Amino acid sequence: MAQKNTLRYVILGLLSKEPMAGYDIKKAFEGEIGDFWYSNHSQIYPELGRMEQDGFIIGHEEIVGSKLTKKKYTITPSGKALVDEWLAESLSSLPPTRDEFAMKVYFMDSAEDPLLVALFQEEILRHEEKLDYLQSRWKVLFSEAGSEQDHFGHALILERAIRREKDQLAWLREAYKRLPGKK
Amino acid sequence: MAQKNTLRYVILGLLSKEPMAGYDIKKAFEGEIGDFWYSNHSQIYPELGRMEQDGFIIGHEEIVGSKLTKKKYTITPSGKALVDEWLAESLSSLPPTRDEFAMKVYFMDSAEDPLLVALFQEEILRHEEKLDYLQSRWKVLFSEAGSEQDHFGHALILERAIRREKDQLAWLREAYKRLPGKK
DNA sequence: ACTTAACATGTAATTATTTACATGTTATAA
DNA sequence: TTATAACATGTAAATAATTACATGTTAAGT
Repeated sequence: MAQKNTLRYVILGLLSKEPMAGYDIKKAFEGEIGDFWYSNHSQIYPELGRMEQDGFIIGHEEIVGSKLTKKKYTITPSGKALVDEWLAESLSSLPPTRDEFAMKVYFMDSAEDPLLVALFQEEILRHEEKLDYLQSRWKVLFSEAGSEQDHFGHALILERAIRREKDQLAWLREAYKRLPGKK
Repeated sequence: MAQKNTLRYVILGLLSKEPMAGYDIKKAFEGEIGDFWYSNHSQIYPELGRMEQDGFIIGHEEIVGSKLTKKKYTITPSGKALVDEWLAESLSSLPPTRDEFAMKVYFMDSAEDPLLVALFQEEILRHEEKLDYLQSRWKVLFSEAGSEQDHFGHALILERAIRREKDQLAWLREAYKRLPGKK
């Protein structure tokens, strides 16, 4: 069975909103949608090349400044059709969870293990930082009233990510208090 | 920089509890700890081979029945040292999130898109099924009183997984009700 | 007796992802 | 003016993960 290649659909989804260059897509993965999808530029550029070969997008070089070229890609009708197909078809099966924190807890079966306390502290810090970041993103994007309606989908998934971090933190703090090894 | 290879530590963690064969590890990934880590047998067997080469484990063939051989691996002191090192060192940086559901929502920016309702219904069903499964696991493992103390770490992470699904479902249902496209 | 599922172990091929290599431009701040 | 960060695009090499190929045993049900 052929592979999923969700990256292809994600890039096409972005290009269905507006033409973008590889670098713009990279930037989107580092900011805007970085909490939901990510790829390195070394995966993006070749994928753009393949999609142009396949006729889903067309690239046109633009000159920025005096020499620097920026290759913007525009989605074609067949590309648009492909995104729509993807959006309509059911979700692919969940990728297996790989949770290093959970595995460490699992192996520290002794409950009195002092490492367990440190592990929880680290995980809590991690989620606190992520939550802070996501909440600052919300402020930047949707602080003005009404801006949520303009970007309904974006607001929805950011809300979900924030909620996820909050819930996760709540559990971590609660479980942390119950640790017997806690000083 | 060298790669992470967390699979190695996970396998060593399992072998630090008791000797196991590749097949037993595969079964653990399909049941017991499948909600926290997974690898295909085609990744497990070669990794076991490499770890034996590196002196972290030692394999010994056992004969099951009359002909069938089962190669059980025992952890060596250097293997034990490696797991302990991993348990003590801080968590590796979070792998990037790749959330197909979120991306689809993001691209369905229109809020009235009828596909959005179907998407949420599918995602809700998915999480309901997972929650059911996890709760049945809890019953099987920890229904008898006191059994939680024997497997502290296991109980803790299973609790976390259940909590995660519950919270996620709560948000999904809440957001679903707010969808304008909902009939 | 026969079929099927589960036990058991491997390798090969492909795809996905990360890290490193490689090169050049442009804006900004010291 | 000069260093530095950000812009911009690629390729190569390595690792990680999935899917497919390949083979044989044993228990349990029909």
